[in-house]
Amino acid sequence: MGRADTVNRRDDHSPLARAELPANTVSLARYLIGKVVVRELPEGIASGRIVETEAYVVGDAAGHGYRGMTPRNRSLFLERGHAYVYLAYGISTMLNVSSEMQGIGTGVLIRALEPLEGIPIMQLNRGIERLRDLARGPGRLAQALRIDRSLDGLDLCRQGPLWLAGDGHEAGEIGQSIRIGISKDADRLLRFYVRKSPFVSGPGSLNA
DNA sequence: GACCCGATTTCCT
DNA sequence: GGAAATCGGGTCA
Repeated sequence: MGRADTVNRRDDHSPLARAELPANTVSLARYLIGKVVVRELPEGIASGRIVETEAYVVGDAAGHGYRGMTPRNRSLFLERGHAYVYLAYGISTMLNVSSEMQGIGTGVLIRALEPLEGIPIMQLNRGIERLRDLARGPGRLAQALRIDRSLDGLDLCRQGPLWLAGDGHEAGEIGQSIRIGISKDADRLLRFYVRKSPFVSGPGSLNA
């Protein structure tokens, strides 16, 4: 297989149109697999293909929007396609995409990326070289793309500091499993991942 | 205003 | 494989 540090020749960074995003959280989590997260930094563009997501749905006790809107989670209640960024464990920043319609506190957690462009930038941000570890895991992903709370609430369907794009690349076979690291509503199969991808965090064959 | 705990990562045994 | 690190938001007094 080819080295993954080859330059991505596609330069189409057109944002996904909001109208093409499924208006349903689980469908959106599935839909985002294979799409591209694009980050614009002073040093240039850094991007990666989404290989793992988790859905946090309506009535989901594990979801941050479960108990209603608060100052922290208000972005989850935006119309689908907006960023919800928060800090977990005081250490790890998480990137989510709001789903459903305005007023519904649901979203999709982006858990892992396959690095595409700006790999040297990501290596510097992470302080490591190894490609596979650059964005394997939600906290690592955010660190690699230098995502912080200042991006909370951003419209990801518009070009800016951070947005979602598609390059027409087909995602590989998609697996489904329970979500990682949660205790409430833990039995639901709301995690999606590319089966053969080495860039997926956690068990890549944890299906049911 | 104190206390609890989490959608994780990293290092140590 | 296991536990510590770390901090802001939510809950309750």
